[in-house]
Amino acid sequence: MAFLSAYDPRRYDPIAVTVDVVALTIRVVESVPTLHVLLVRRGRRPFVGRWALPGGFVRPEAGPDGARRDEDLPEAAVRELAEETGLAASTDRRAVDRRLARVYLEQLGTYGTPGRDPRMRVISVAYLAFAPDLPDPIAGGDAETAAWVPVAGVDRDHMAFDHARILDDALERAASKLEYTPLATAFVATEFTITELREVYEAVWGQALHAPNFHRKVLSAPGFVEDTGATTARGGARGGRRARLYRAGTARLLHPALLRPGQEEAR
Amino acid sequence: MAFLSAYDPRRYDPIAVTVDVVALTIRVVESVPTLHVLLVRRGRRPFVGRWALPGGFVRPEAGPDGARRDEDLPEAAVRELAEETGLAASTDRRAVDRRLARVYLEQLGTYGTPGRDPRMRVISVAYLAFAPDLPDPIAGGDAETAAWVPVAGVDRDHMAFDHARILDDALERAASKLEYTPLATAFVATEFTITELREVYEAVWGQALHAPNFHRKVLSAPGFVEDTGATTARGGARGGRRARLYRAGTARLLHPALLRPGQEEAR
DNA sequence: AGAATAGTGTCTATTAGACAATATCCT
DNA sequence: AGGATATTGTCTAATAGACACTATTCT
Repeated sequence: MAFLSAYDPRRYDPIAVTVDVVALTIRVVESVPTLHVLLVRRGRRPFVGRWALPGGFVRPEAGPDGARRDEDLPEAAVRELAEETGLAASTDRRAVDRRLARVYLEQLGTYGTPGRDPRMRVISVAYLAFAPDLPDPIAGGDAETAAWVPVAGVDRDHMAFDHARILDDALERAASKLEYTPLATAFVATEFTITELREVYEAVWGQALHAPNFHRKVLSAPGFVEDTGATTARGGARGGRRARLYRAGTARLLHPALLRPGQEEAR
Repeated sequence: MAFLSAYDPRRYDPIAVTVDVVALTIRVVESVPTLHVLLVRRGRRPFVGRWALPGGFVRPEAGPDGARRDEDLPEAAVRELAEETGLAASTDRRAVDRRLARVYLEQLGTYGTPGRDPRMRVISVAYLAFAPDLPDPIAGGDAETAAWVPVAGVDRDHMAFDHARILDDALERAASKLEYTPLATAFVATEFTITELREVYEAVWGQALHAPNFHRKVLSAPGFVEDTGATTARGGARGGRRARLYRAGTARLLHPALLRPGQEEAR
């Protein structure tokens, strides 16, 4: 940090720091499990009426003792997610924590190209979140609407700021994460079937997978899933065997990995 | 960005934004190719005398017309690298570009935990750089020293700020990048031998590799390397065949990947 | 019964890793 | 000549992908 002392940011126009969240979940649409992203429709300028990622400024906060207590970045991301989903009133920390406890959060990247916000210099730290099926969001107090939107139906050409690019980066990261980590389990309930897990992969990768081979690969990766001993209460609605129930294992990485098919000729 | 309009950062203490760079290169120490990182010894408080990553504030800059012209983040990273390495005077853009043209740069992550800088709230965007053998750095104008330091010899317990953690994250990212991308070529000259490439892998992964199999794997990954048709002028100093020379191919990803050995029992 | 879903067997092509052997080039 | 380095051959185990088949449960 060569100039940490020589440079005083207070003498310049400040750089604003925001946190944006790409929250992904799987919802069933017409019997098809489909990848959705949480978006808000902006109620203010700029980009009024456009879809945007939920997010907002990182700000100093007053702690219980009234002293300044800055937010950590992941903390700010969870707060934005909680506020926009309406999962809890922002004052009710306990409820927020309970409902969002199972949400997986990781940093995606930071976007700071000058001009990405027409008003001022803004640096956005983007986070990627994987969530099990959450309720429909309740519109925040800022007169926007919020909704889970199927990613295939997102009109990227009309998104606010550079959020279309952030979304694309997030989708690629998510697809890649499923290859090397057991994070697909973050999209399903605590107990799940191998078929449900496969539907997560199919929704995120956007392609059908060979069910028998998928089954075997999941079971052969140590620590991916643990057998609960139980099965589903019923078979499929139109018949079919009951499925065994699993819970997430303890592995952080998959060995061997579950690679996307048809990635041969990578440019 | 829910509160983009409701919140005016000018009313609060500003958040400072810095860029830090983890620049890695391979240098031969006692005949052993060894991974080095560029570090600066701090000449100012806080952390006087401690090793730190090169970096500095992202700042508004006056363009040729005198108007404000903000730096993009990667641009700031290259500037810091150029200033600290003494590869070019900071004002001479052309010279910077020429010497650093072959440096690969990617964003590593953003570190913003409150308290990581004792003076004020600082958000640091860290970049990872892979460089071919660069000259010894020339101490910057800020009375620090700068040097390429073997990563194995870095005293992590006495680094400034949270730079030890950033360095660890960078090393893990670098090791992982070599598995899935052809970026090892960023560490060597434009023409190189398979052995030199293997030495990059061995230095970054910290373990010896099986030379014959490595050779075949590199050649079997489409687009990793291109044969130049030429060979080295001489064999090894103590005898040995001349090696064929290759240049970097056009692939962005390696298929199949070159995986680190002995990663089986990942926690 | 018949359809639907879950799960297992098996075969082939590809890849990973080990070891052996060959090809060149230095002193 | 003899050691050193680069490159190719060959064999075995593991993995990926395809297809066939069995097991179970629904209407």
